[in-house]
Amino acid sequence: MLKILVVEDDYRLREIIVKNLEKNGYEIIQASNGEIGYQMFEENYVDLIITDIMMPRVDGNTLVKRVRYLNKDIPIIMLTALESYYDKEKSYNNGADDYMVKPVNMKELLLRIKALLKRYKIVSENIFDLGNLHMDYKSKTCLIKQNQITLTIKEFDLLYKLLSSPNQIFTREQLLNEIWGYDSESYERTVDTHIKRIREKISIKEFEIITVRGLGYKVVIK
Amino acid sequence: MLKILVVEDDYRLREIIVKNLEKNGYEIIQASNGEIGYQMFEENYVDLIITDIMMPRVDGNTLVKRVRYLNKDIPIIMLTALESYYDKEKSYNNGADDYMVKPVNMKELLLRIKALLKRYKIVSENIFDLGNLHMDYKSKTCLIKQNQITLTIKEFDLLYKLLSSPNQIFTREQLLNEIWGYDSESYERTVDTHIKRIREKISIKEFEIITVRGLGYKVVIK
DNA sequence: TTTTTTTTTGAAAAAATTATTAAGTTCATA
DNA sequence: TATGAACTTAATAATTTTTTCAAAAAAAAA
Repeated sequence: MLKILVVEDDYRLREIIVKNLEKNGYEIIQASNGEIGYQMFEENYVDLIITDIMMPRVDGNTLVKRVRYLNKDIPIIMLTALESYYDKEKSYNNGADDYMVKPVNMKELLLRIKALLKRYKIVSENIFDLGNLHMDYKSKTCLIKQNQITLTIKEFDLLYKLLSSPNQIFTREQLLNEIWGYDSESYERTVDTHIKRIREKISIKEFEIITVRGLGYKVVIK
Repeated sequence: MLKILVVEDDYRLREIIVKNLEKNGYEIIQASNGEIGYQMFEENYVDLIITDIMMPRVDGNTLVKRVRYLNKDIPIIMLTALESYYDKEKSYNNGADDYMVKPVNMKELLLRIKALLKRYKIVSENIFDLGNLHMDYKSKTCLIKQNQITLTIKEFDLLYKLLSSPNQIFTREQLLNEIWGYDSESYERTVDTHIKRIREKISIKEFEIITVRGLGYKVVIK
């Protein structure tokens, strides 16, 4: 479940936002000013932040600055009563991703959250869809045109990994580390064998596993 | 240099946008409706799209849909005269990343472009763009007019090296050192053979590999 | 123009890398 | 603990890339 931190001093507005987000399946933690907000941010894993700008003690811009200072690359949406160009500019420059003027339209907020999460590739479902191919990470299910393809766990993870960053070249070492584990001491050619099996089992028009000689493998979406 | 496609039927507005973006160091290609826009998108490597919604022939939403259908995950900003909730929702749902109401504030547009490019991590490092040629060092991909050109690693690295310092003359020895490695003991003529293969594979108007007799090779941008 | 030097080219050998096969090992589970 | 599926390893086959070489071509010098 995706966790959103809502930082807003106006209690009523915060309630509205929180309720709506919860209704839409997000887990919420909340704070009434930037100071508490930052504290909660530090103590919790958070997927996205929604914060007001003008707040007592620590304001929204400062909060954003602090978060970015930690090099945390998570989506941030700023809310404000002021529609001044100056504010907008300041927020974007600080590292905010989106900027919404109050009163907040909840439907729009939800859309923006979705868009941001998607952009940041924080997909809640761990589902990969591409044309006729459907992969569900949780249940390790792979369907092609609704037909179940039986992949072993290693095969599944390997393919899922490659697919989730198309075009990126993965070296055998990288794959061994990320799928077999960093402590794994497997033979590099093991990867080849698994690639071969995946290729045997899945041969569809949507993508292809390309061998990049001398480097590794990558998936290309066609 | 980052390339932006601007699709807008209002000639005057388009001019303003194009001029401003060019002044800010972007390379621009433009179209007056979604149909031409899509065509240009197909023929060029593009980093970001700015498109009007209401346009003759093919509108902005259709353009976005088509682009996303190709699974192209590039940032798209939509412009519109209407600030209707319906439009906004439709645009976001279609896969647009940002939405701006006319009249366009250029400063704001520039900020949004920056934010989106950053978000998409389209940072110009390790990417070489020159007209129809696009090279991505990380994925060792070489595209000409969106068509994949298959280069071997040595060919890729060699070309990338030459291109990244146009006009600079590289001696064979230098190239052997920098690409083959300082411990390499290869024959100097090996470089020639690779140059030959690159020339065979890539012959476009944008650049040329020039032989500098007695010295080595250099790339000249045309 | 002729000679010399250098580069280009094509082809083949050599080297490097990957794909495939098959056998062996591990591991969960009945 | 016997079984079968999953995984690993190792050897060999196949493929691709890289290198080398020498003849042809081109450019520069005499």
